[in-house]
Amino acid sequence: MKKHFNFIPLSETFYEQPTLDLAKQLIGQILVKVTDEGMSSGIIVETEAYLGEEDQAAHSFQKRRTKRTEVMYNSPGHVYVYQMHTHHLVNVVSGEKENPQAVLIRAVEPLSGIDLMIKRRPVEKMTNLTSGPGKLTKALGITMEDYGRTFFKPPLFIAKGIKINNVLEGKRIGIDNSGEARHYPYRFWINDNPYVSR
DNA sequence: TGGATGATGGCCT
DNA sequence: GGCCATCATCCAA
Repeated sequence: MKKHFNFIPLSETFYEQPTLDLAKQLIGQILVKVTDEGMSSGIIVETEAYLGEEDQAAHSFQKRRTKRTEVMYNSPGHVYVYQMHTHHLVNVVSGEKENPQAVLIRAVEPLSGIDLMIKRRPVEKMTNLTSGPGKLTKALGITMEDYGRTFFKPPLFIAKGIKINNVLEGKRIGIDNSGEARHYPYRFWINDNPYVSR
């Protein structure tokens, strides 16, 4: 008997908070994707905040408003997906309209639809299934099709999860060419969770 | 129009 | 630790 989950999407107002707070509050919530193949989901265990025009590591640094970053200028709760090398990465748009901030979802812990996730991304070890920003999008089936949507309802949404107390913070990963910004403590993760990317 | 550039991941030594 | 696949995007010219 499969465990049944009744996911309740977080409301629009949840996203109306400062980006660093949002990045922290997203830890423990549930990322859900529905496709023709079925539903799959995971608990968010690692995020990173990107603070827009003032943050050299952000794609929207210094009003870099382009086709790719356009959705970052939209209201909070929109979906920002982009391709990195051979992978897709998913962000939650934050900051009020015209303030291009975002939270990158770096890792999730598989929760439901795990068979489907493994089918999309065959792995030997479970801990390798969704322990990275490019891994989780492939496992959950998140693609450029999701660009510009919102996280308020299916097919892609974030549902109310569990309260996490032991959230740690530290430097972001993979942004060594971003000057001083590479030292900012804008990364959040659950202490000792095996699905955190590193 | 073309060269440089990645918010990565997998494989190698 | 290092190498590189592979491609959308960006920007100089």
